[in-house]
Amino acid sequence: MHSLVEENYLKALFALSKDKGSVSVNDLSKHLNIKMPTVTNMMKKMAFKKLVHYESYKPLILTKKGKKEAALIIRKHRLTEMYLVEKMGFGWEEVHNIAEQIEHIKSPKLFAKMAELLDYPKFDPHGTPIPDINGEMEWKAYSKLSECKPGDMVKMAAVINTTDEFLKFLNRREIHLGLKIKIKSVEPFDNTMVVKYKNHLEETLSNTVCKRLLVERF
Amino acid sequence: MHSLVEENYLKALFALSKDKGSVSVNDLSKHLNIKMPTVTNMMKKMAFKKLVHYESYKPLILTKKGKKEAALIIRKHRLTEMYLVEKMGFGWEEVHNIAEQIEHIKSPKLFAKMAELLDYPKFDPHGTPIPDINGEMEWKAYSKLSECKPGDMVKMAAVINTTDEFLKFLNRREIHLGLKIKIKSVEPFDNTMVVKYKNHLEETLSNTVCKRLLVERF
DNA sequence: GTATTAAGTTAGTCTTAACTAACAAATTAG
DNA sequence: CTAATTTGTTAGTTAAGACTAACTTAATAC
Ligand SMILES: [Mn+2]
Ligand SMILES: [Mn+2]
Ligand SMILES: [Mn+2]
Ligand SMILES: [Mn+2]
Repeated sequence: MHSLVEENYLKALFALSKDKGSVSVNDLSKHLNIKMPTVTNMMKKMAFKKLVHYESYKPLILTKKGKKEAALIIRKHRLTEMYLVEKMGFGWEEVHNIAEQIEHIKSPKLFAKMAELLDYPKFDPHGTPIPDINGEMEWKAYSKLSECKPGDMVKMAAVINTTDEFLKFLNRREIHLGLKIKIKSVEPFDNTMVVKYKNHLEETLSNTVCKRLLVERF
Repeated sequence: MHSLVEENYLKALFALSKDKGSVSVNDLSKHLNIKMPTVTNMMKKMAFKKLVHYESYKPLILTKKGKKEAALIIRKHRLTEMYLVEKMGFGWEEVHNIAEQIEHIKSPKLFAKMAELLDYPKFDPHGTPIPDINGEMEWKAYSKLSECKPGDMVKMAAVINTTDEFLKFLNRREIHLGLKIKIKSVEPFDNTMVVKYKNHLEETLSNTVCKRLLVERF
């Protein structure tokens, strides 16, 4: 079994290698707020454990094993977030820090029970997919709200870059997953959008916000 | 804030000093499965933090602060056990190890929510009292089943020395908290009891078992 | 294509929390 | 009351995971 520290390195490697498939020591160091020499050392240790492919001066690549174990920790994180929101009544802005701790609990039974009580959820409270018990996960083909055109009718599907502040911002505007939104207009200068939803007849959203909202067209 | 390790020393000190009010380094060492020199060192560190009164060669005594912090960890442990049983459907024999981990989660909100959802429970699934938010707790004046006499009618109130094996033993005999038990006879030689409850018309319980069951007379 | 800058590694140090070996104090036995 | 045993302490070591300082390799700039 891995230490809590190793689990956090795994998660960071997994998150950062989303696009390129590999991560630099520097990026990992910045993401974890841990100095580069410490990261190098840990990578050697994790290479020995077959969690990561490591060669001096080369980018870091998770092994198949490393990828699966990372996904299983993320599964525990997201199941926990969903459980806290659905079964305990927490807001979607309150659950990340608690899940960050509970994801390290060693108890297959606990997470199996959460999954069962939630009826095997596919998404967490932020619309992010929950990896299955084998560590498999797939994103649906969502669009960013920022890429939509005036007249489009869309449904809120997921939030990316989910900080407390951003989620509270969305709360204040009553924007939540599943919400149907109509795009009224787009300011060509700065791509600010004017949208309409529920009883909000004219809400203005900056491009910064719109780039963080994933939607389904329909 | 204290480390997970310090929290476990606090709990052990609290548990072991139940009767005498103090603990020997030796007892603590055995209880935690940690060698005596390590314990001595940690006691000096915790004395510096005002969690324990430490003087060379003298018994260890928790400070008021130490006692309160220990009780608050135990509160988290027992709230968790109760939550797992009442809200998630775990058996009373399954929850201790999970609670042993969750008790270290740093999130006042999580435990406040558990308490709220459980309607501020006073006892855990084993009948043990849950300390309140100020670390205050009191045991009711229960008797051991082993101290009861033939003819007595009692109600199961709590289990002491709650190992998985013992709790599974009770499960097999359908013995649970709140159960009404009538003492039919006591074998004078070894204090074995013959008892009757629900549809169990004649169940024989060894003295070892009876000493671990706390009951209320009525 | 060399010089500068950025990224990565090596070597050595620190802290926490464990250990063993050796010694000292306290307790218990005779 | 002394001797043996148990309990507790001191000193020194170890492993994990962090750090800084110094050096090396790779990338970028001119
Ligand atoms: Mn999260
Ligand atoms: Mn999430
Ligand atoms: Mn317990
Ligand atoms: Mn309990």
